[in-house]
Amino acid sequence: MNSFATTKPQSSATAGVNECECAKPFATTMADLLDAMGAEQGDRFAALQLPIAVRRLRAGENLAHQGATAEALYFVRAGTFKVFHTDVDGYEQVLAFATRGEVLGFDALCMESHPTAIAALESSSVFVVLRSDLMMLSVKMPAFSMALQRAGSLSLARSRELADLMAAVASEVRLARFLIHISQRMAAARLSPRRFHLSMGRREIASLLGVANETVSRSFSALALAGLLHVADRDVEILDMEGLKAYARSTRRRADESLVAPTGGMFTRRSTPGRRSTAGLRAMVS
Amino acid sequence: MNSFATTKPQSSATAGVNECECAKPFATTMADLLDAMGAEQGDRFAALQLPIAVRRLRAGENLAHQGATAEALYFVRAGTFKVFHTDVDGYEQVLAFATRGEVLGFDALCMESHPTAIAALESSSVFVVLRSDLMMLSVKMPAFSMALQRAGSLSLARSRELADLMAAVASEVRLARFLIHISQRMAAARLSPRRFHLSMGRREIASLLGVANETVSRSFSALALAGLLHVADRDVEILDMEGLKAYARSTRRRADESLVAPTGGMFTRRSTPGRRSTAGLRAMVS
DNA sequence: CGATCAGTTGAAGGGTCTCAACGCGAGTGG
DNA sequence: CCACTCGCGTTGAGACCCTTCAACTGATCG
Repeated sequence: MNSFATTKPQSSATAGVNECECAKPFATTMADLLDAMGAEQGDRFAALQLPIAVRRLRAGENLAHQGATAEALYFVRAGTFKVFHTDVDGYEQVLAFATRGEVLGFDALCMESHPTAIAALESSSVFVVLRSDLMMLSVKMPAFSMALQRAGSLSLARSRELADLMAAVASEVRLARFLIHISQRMAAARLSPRRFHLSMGRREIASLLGVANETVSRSFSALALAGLLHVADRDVEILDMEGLKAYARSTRRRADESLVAPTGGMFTRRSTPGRRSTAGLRAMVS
Repeated sequence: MNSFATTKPQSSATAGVNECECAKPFATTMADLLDAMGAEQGDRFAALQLPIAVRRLRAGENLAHQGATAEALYFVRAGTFKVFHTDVDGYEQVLAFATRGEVLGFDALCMESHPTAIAALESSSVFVVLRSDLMMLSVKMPAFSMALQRAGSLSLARSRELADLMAAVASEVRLARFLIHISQRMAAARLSPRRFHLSMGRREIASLLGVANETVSRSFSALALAGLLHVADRDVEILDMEGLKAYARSTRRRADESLVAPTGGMFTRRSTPGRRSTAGLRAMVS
């Protein structure tokens, strides 16, 4: 009930089309494309006789298992998913959280089996495109092919943003960056970027950020103590967005190398070492 | 001269075709596809009149600048590239190293400008495909479309392997995993997986692994002291591959959650906390 | 109502960051 | 030709942040 993703206003297909008016004038996500095309009836797109089904999942349900043969590609229609990788030791490494418009299982296209597992974090639904239909769809529908390319590209760009998350040294900075990412996704989905409900647990956030789950708790408390956030379990309210962004900008000690020579040369160095404010948040609150 | 990547035996196109016999029976990389098709003459594929050019870069030269308008897609033909992101503070975060067969600039497909910069680490060459030609190529050549999808998929899979690298707590484990990745790439390229030359510096490795460059040096020394490696600047020889792999398997403290219920249920937990050997390499050498 | 689990907080220990110094090789200009 | 500079790589020492173990609270559920 309090989760944003389950209350997303995209119930009927006709309403979905009208919502796309001012979002991205040049780009359409695959979910929008399929939602607009299919007045889906009985989990089947009969309108254009496309071999695209809709599958609904409950919270905790797995969409794909790690190592399972990859038979289909999925596009998130509603809800939130986590992409993760389970080690031989049993440690679960979360690689990404996916929301509407993103493709799932794209990393399995270049191999036979899923390198990563996918699970729903809440009640969700996806479009299912069989791999065996992929070539036919690409040939018959250039728009599908382009949308698929863009979805894959977005997935890669998101994955690289993740590296930026984990690149920060301080755990509080990682969490701040993570929350800003969430906030920006919320804004893109026409939802409040200041107040939202996290559909994932502390442990999953910790895994994504590459820290211990206790550290995530402490970082939440620290950000709240600094007056940047208001945290109540999984409900987060950003009180000082500018302050949060400023804090998220803290980086590792600057590498001595920064600029590349304008033409053809080797790297040039600059000598200012720079130091990061190791005091961090504790300076803001005292 | 001592660099492997510049001595890769893929000089003529006809030889390149024969080399693909036993590698991947079902999949062809874009670089192989283009190399096999084009008896490239004058940096242009005149054979099939494809609008695909070849561009050569020297070490340190930039293929794309961060924030520049994305006009083309690139496929690595030879050499090594680094994909990186420069922070506002000037800190340079390395996101990936790319070798033959990988696509560059794929993450820019879903937007207008390059989110990441790309630079050559050594003398390299790429195939250049203009974005304006992408639709035409996809329609006229289904093989191109499929190869592009696979290249993007591979890029995403690699990016997620990176998250596995940075997920390890101990810096020595991160380096061990990194070296194993390099080794596996070498094997895929038909080169010695035990002895190779790193085309990137310590600082770039450190940035990729998310640690300080001094720590990378120390980790190299530690792995060498343990008898797993022999290191001479950028030349690495793996002495004990099994030992290295075993060591790379060390993970963060196991999350209590490990297995998902086979059907539809929530997560099940197991109570064995498990502890990682905090002694690490120091136990192996003493 | 006992059990289990998510989340929080505390305390101790260790690993990594940072600053610093050194050797070394390459490129440059005297 | 060689001193000089610059950057890379290595190693040492101290401070600090995070990990780990532990205990507690509150919520959910059978």
